[in-house]
Amino acid sequence: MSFVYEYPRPAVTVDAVVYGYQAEELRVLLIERGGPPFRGAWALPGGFLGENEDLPDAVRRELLEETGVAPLHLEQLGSWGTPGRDPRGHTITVAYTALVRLSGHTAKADTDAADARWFPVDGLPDLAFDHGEILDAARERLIESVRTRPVGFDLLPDLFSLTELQTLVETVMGEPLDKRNFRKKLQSLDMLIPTGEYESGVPRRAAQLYRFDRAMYDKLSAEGFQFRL
Amino acid sequence: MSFVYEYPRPAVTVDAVVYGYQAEELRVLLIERGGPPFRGAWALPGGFLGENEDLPDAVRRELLEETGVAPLHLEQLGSWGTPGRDPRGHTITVAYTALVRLSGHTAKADTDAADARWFPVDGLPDLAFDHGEILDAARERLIESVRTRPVGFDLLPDLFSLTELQTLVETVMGEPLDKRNFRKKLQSLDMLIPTGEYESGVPRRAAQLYRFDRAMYDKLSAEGFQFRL
DNA sequence: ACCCCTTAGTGTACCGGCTACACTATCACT
DNA sequence: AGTGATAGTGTAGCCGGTACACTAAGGGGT
Repeated sequence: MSFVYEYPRPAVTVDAVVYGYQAEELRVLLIERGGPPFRGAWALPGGFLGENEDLPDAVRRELLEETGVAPLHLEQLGSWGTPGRDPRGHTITVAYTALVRLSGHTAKADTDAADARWFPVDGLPDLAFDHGEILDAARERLIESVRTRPVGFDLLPDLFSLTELQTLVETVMGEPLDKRNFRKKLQSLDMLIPTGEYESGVPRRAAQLYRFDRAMYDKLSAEGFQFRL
Repeated sequence: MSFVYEYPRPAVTVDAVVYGYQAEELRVLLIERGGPPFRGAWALPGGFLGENEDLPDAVRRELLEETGVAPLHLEQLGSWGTPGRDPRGHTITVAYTALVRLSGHTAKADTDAADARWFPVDGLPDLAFDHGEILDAARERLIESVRTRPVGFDLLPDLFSLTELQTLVETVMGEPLDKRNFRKKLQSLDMLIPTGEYESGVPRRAAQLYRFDRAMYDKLSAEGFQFRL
């Protein structure tokens, strides 16, 4: 079967930068390419957009096919289309970012991908296409997001300690924060629910576990409140 | 001539949201469509991406062809690709925004466009395709930009008074600012050069004219300084 | 049982930037 | 000379951000 058009058409692909957080490290989901071009190289999960397929649907489909991961929220990052970025011919890619809770999201390779793995952001291999550039943009966006929106909660388990949250934010921003000020700030935001539960089995004083009050955040947001760490 | 592909390919277009500022009003450049679909309706300038053409090049080309406008800087806004947004078939558009100084940029209709005009943002007609949605996104982006980057200077003439600048910022943000605080803030930023020249021919005390010190801004930016109004 | 190690959890004082606010100076025009 | 309109200027209070150090609690080892 073939498709005929009056004018030449560039191809359209989607790619996903999926972040996870584990063992105090920020990680990115990559696949090892199972076919040409760049066979054997690591790349962002992604693939060709289907006919009459919506962009976010295509991202979810490719992610599921290639890695088994199904993120809740997608955010569009941008589009890349410089001629030459894909040796197969002129290709425009629309990139998305997502955050997932790593517990329960063990990546497994599937169709089209020889392997899928979570790489620490500080130890990334060279990437196929211009995916390195896309990752740089995603990293910048993530840093901006972590200070202006409560994104940490999408990366952490449902229940978490304040120290875990602070360590995550520090990891993403790349700079240390003052413990008391961080806690004071979060308490003043009124978006964390203390559960009365505590860590267990830790060789030290156990930390109380909190839950993110998304309803409260949505309410405050609607009233014009601007989150900022 | 025709082009054959093994798989179906959505079409790719580019669109531009170009802002100008005149007579204390923020304006957007629109074209009247000269052909189907939506013939006679107003739309964002834009068109199909050429083979092996880079995205920004395509935007500039279409802008020039349709309106005669040639902006200095383009910023990518995002991509829209929901099936059904274009009655001709599945089409992905990559939208860009730009700011121009309106003095000397009289829009004139050209190829493909029956007419091209600057519309005040508060009196926009209904737009073709999903261009209304794209404009909403552009407006949000502009508001964010005006407080975090010195964008006002791209919309104003080379020489401007502090009152002109303040009025522009107020217009974009949609809220009034305190005169003394605004001036104090800008002076502390150290990015405005007083020229010693003054308005002429105004029926009131003449205001001093300033010039934006882009070199200083670039220098401060590089040192990690964050502009904020 | 006691000690030790590790991390949880807590308050205050200073500083700087943001806000609110009103009057005099200057110019064109009549 | 008078009028109308806008340029241009300083200060005091408030709030939020920052810097900073000790006690509390629990597990593990001796």
